Amino acid sequence: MRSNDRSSGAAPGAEDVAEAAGVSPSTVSRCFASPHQVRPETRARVLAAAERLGYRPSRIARSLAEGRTRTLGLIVPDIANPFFAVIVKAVQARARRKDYAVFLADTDEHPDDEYELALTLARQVDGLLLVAPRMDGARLGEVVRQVPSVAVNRSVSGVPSVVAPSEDGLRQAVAHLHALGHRHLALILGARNSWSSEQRGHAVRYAAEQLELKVTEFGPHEPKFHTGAQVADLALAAGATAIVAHNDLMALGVLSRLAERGVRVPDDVSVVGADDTLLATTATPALTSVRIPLDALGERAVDLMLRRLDDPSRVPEELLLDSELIVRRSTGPAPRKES
Amino acid sequence: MRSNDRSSGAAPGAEDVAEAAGVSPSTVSRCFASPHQVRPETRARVLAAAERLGYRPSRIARSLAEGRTRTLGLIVPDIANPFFAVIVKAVQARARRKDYAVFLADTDEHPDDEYELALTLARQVDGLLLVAPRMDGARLGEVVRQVPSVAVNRSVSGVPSVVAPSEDGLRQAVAHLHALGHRHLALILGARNSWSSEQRGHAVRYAAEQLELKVTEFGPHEPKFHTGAQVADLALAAGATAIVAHNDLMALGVLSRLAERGVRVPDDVSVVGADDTLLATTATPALTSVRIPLDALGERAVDLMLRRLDDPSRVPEELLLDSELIVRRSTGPAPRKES
DNA sequence: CAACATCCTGCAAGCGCTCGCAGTAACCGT
DNA sequence: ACGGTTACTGCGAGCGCTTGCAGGATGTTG
Repeated sequence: MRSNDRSSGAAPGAEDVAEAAGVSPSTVSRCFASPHQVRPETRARVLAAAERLGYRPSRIARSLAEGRTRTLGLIVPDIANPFFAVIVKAVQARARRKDYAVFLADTDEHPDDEYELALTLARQVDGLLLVAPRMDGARLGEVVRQVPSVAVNRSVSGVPSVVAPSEDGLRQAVAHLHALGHRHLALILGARNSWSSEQRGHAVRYAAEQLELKVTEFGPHEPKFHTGAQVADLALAAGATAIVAHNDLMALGVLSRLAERGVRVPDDVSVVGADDTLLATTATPALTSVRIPLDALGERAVDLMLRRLDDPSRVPEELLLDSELIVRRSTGPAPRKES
Repeated sequence: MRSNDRSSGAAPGAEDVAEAAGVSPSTVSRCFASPHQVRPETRARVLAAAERLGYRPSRIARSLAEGRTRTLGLIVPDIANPFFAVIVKAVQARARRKDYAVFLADTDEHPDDEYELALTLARQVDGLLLVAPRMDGARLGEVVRQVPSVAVNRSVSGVPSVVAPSEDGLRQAVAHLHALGHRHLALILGARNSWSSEQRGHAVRYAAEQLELKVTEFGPHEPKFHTGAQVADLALAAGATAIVAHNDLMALGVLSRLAERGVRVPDDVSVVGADDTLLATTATPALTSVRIPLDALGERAVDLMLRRLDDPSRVPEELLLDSELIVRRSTGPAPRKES
């Protein structure tokens, strides 16, 4: 059955190439693994044969033998969320460039699945990229102990991570609104246990305090479109002239509700989003938003991981990326006092 | 160095479990692979030991031995595109439920990378899911010959595929506009070589013809936000009262430009998108759009693949999913003739 | 109670590649 | 011309699991 029947449909093995090139399988292997160890002419012969047969070394077998998979695991709460999608894309691109494949796992925001997936993937990848992990510290610790990991957008002591604190951007946003004459802003918080929501809340509160701006808080809320819409009315009732949302999606909810009520943006109310996703740029009016360097987040995470892999002794570092405010059409001068 | 030092950090192997449970490695293996072949009490003992040691079988080794990887390759043009993101999510979820992992590859819309990636992945997955493949027929054929494949959203003869022709939905859209009194609509086409763009063009043209609607076409265009915006002016100038865009993103571009010019939607002009992505639901005004069952696309693709895998003799089938119009706020009665 | 079917379990041979070790040939210096 | 290098290449032992085959223990039947 199986053997050197070249013509068959079965994928050729190193052995077939070896035979075709008149060398041993080891040499074929070396031609791919460490080309410099093989005499140029031999190598040429082997490569030619490989090419002719359409040979591609089996990564599976190689992984088993080498003890490393050249694969990264990527665990994400929700790929359909543009925020994460961009990170995934960046990770994927970077990894590929470094000749790493990526296993993608979407947890659908379930911390349990997250944990389970992490453990499952642990054995079959060289490293795990945990994007905005929801699982608790204990479990996270356990995962980290089993497999080299890098956390993205969540800072955990002892775990290398790359984080964009969006603090700068939010400060800029508050300053921007202040400069436009706004004196009372509404802040819409994100999910209850979200690390980033807390960070953002702090940042806005602090910045507002510095400028003696009044801020009314709403939430925590699931960061959904409809919750944004819902809060819009409350914010208006509270008398805020500017609304800063936890993320773009919520900001769009606000925009939508305001339009429905005939409230003009930015004439009557200004709205600021966060993350600067596709949603922000395609909104009407285009959304002023705090840009997080999402692609950089992904890339740096991969880099960090790779560096870590070939020098495990390296101390866990935490990379901070900074954010910036992107001003678009949804923010403008505060309306004149009516009274 | 390496051996049965249980306490060490190294992941435990089947051998360790075997020893702990007082059986042979084969038995341990069987406990996971074919549980019924092992006496219940023995199995319990083994599973307990495995649990205690935190043993997880190595998928790599298993793959090598079994000759199958329990992994699906998923090749996508652009994960950051919400359209594809949803498909990816569905595929991922479905695959996981069936105990398959998924390798994700983003080609960034490059047909060459697509081909290369497909060939590379071919060796390390059981099957390949090609989402909206851009590569030409010849190469596609070659890929298909090397590895079981399923095409998503592109119909290719001889290749099993699952496609949502969006024909129904577009017909509904045209009928909807017609019923609202529109008699002249603008059609914005997608990318030049896009299979789906052609399909959609045909569908709209045909439906319009049936209803004796005048249609002015624009494009083909890269399906981007700004091209949508650009075309908005042209469509207006042409006298269309309704605009059907190739996808939601372009429709949003239209919306944006119209708002900028003070043209009211839907009072002055109606706009219809396609794909019914997140963008459509979060737009202001919410976008009437043709819904494609994206998640079903992904799920069915996986199902098709798996069925194919355990019965390779099965003839390539093409699954057609149907689409429907989702009416939202961006479409309304045609404005009265001004003349 | 012998003869045989039935269940479990262990043995050992791979799966396709990597890599340490050893053998061979070509090359150098003196 | 000979010992010592150096540069390649082949050998063979795994990597951790699966699985056909065979042996031992039990159970069944006449």
